[in-house]
Amino acid sequence: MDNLTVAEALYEIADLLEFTGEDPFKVRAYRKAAEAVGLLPEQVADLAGAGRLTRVPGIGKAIAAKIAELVETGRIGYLEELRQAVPPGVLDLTRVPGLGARTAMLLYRRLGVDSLEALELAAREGRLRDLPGLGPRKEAAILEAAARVRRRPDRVSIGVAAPIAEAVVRHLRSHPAVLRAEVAGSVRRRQETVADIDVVIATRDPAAVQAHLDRLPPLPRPVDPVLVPPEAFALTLFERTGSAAHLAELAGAAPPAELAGMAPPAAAEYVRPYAAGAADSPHRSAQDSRVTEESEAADAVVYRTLGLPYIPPELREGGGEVAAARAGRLPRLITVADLRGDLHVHTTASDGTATLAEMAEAARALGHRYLAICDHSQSLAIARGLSPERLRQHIAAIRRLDQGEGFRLLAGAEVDILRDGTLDYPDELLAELDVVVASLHSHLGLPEAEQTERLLRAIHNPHVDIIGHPFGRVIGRREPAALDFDRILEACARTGTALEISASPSRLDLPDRHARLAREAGVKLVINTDAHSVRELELLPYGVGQARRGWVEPQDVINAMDLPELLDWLARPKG
DNA sequence: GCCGTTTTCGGCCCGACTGTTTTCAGTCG
Repeated sequence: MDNLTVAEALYEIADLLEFTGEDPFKVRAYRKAAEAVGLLPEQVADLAGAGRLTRVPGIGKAIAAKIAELVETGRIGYLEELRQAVPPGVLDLTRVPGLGARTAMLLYRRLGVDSLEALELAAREGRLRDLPGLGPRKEAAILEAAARVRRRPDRVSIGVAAPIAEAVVRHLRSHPAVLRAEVAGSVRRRQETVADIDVVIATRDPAAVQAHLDRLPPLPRPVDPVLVPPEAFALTLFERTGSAAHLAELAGAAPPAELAGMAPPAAAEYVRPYAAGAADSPHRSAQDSRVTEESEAADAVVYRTLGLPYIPPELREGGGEVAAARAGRLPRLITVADLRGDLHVHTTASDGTATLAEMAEAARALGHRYLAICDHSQSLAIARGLSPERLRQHIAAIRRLDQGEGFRLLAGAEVDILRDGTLDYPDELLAELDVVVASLHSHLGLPEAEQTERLLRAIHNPHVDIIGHPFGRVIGRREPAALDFDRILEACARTGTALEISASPSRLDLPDRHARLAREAGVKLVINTDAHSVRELELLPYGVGQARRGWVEPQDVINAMDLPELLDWLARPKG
């Protein structure tokens, strides 16, 4: 029994306990235990066998007993009881914003509501308003939100889909009958959310590969595999990568006969054996990565056939990329290898899970040349935001630790933008910092005029270097703040303030469209992880994907600068 | 449910917002 299975069972108990109205701290205890199991370097089954489970912080007697039960019998009685008490449809109800676990259970117990459809019906018939704590307005809000959720296509973040896609492709490549396997579709284009996972497979033995596919464990996402003979691989990968708009743009630009009559090139051109791990080497220079990017793309030959330069998947959205390719004006897209550091991470000083020293060491091990520690400011109490005194101590600790050769620790803060647009620390304290990231965390529902003025005020603060996750959106959960983005860009360009592209897959904020507008307006960008743990430092590629979709080049991005250049930029006088 | 202890209970990150109240509960982040 692997740790992930155990962690999932504990997470499920926590989720279900929320519905049965248990003490929130008990729920949290299960979540923490699940998290601890997930991060455990050794096998939890071994610990259970040795009776050493309770030595793991977060696991006490009760949870240890449940883990032992799971390891021995493959089930947890307590979990199965909980499942009986809370039908799956009731869990679904909380996808409706504004409707939490308590209300979901109330609806189930009093009205028998056990699905989104039943919820909508009950709301439409006016049966919600008479329940305690609800009323006509809440009923109307739920009806509207439920309809919206039901209409919303079932999509997941690229952060969920991409690792699954890569695992599926790895699984496929382990089979001798698979000559090539590549991810296609929206995952390959690095769209921020995806509905399903397209995979293209070259094989001479489709039956054997299909049998291999059938042995995949159940996946949280539908996988859509296409099996083709090797000579059709390139064209199929190209077509399945899309997007539809890109293919249409190409069809409009290329003589149709040329596309239709494209001869299947010799199989030898596409079927290249995989050099194990060659594509994943972390020690590749930026120059190399741009060269290999094209040579590794099986569908590059399609563009060659059309007489076009290679168009990277992230650009294939029908946003003028074909015209740009014909004019020789495709951007030299930024790559992960271009990035020199991360300018927005948290530590245990506020709401991170790793210490300052651990984050610094992990960043250095990743090959970063610099790392800016930006913990939360005082107003964000939930995240243990730092008071001015604590921030001064934190700065001192950062300075003490900043000793290493070839690696710089920068003292920063993620400072809350208050409701009126002023910042959460006084200017003289901000002046002591190397990097100031200013972010919206509250009052995200202000009207556009007010929200825009608020952000403009922060941008004009002479100490602010970066606006963190500018729209404050959380994909699929929280709508972006209403902003007049043209005015934001104008102010950023004038003051030399950078906009962040948060690499956190739940944010990816700026969105691709806005990143492109920013770059066209000459506004600097920065790709940060906003990491709250060592593991999250590795999320940069998601931000890079988003930046590439925004046509972003290395010179647009301040953390693609070497340290001396970055320090110069940070020291710039703000206009 | 876990943890730590000035041990066997009491705290565990907390404030804003909303719609429902008539002093608060639920939700969210």
